Amino acid sequence: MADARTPILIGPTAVGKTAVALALTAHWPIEVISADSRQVYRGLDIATAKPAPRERQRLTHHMIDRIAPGERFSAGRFALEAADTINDVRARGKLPLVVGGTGLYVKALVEGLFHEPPLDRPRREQLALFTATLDHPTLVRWASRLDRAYALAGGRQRAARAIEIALLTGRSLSWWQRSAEAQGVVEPWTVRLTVPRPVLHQRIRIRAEEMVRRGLLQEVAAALADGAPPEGPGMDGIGVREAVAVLLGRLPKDQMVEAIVIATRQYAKRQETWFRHQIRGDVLTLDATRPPEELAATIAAAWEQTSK
RNA sequence: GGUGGGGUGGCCGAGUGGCUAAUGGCAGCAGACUGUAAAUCUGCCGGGCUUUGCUCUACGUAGGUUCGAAUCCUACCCCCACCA
Repeated sequence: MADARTPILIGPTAVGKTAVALALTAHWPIEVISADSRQVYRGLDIATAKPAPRERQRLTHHMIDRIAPGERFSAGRFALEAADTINDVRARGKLPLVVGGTGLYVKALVEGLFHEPPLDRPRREQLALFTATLDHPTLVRWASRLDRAYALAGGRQRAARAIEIALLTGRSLSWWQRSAEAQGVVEPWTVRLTVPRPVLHQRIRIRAEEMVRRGLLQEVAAALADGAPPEGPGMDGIGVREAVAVLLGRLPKDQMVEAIVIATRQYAKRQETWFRHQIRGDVLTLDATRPPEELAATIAAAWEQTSK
């Protein structure tokens, strides 16, 4: 228990991370720190495939249901709050297990982002409104002009971010990245779950169909009736936006499942790419076709083996 | 049975004699990404190879015209619409 390492469980949607986490309770006194950019939002439980109440009763999950739909969240905020939570859990003598599909959140926690200076809220929003009107090449041109060392990577969102940082702080994004480097807050011990692509696709289909059966449309309709902005942060998750489109009459209802399946597949693929390339250090990769109990046993054994 | 329209790469869909392995889109695959990340972008995408090039097979099927055809002609098969 004196182990300073924090186990981290990553993998694409629908590989079965939750099941493995639950199975790990047989080996470790864990509490889960969810690194999931959609599950931090309250409501939309079905759409974001949150662990069921029963499962949450068996295994405490943190960083879920933290903010209201429409509110803005960020990787930086996640890292800060997750770090606090991890310390808390440890202080109570439990082992924090980071479980997540949001690669950037895990990275923020493990490697740290740069220390962002305070940004003037209104000016930032104004600027965001402006950059939203620019096309991708224009954004990149601006970003490169404002940041000589701007790496031609990422998309328009990253370019907009570079512009925002430069204009609001007077320093370029790459300057901040160089000069305000942050340290990670945990010592990671990473397990990556993966599954052959055809199996993943099958699991995704099953999950999407079940989601609809369990009342996705009603759930999203209720959220909208509750005042959640149909386009705002938290409402742009896969499943939610398709349901919104159906409710608004923009998507035939009988095409919803297929649309969700495809979007989920594409997302899962991006996650796999991220996990394959963006995780530094050792990663224990396991084929999650095996049953969760077996995987949990393997993970616990590997942890023991590497513990000293 | 008649008349008209149509059959193009995994799917949708342009193309109507050479510049076409065939515009686009979708799906798929690979990749990038330090504060919106379930986001935002990039590349590849008929097969094979010694892969900035070469080669084989391709536009319903079989023939034909032509130096040259997905594109023109003939026959046949199938689909759709309307008429009987």
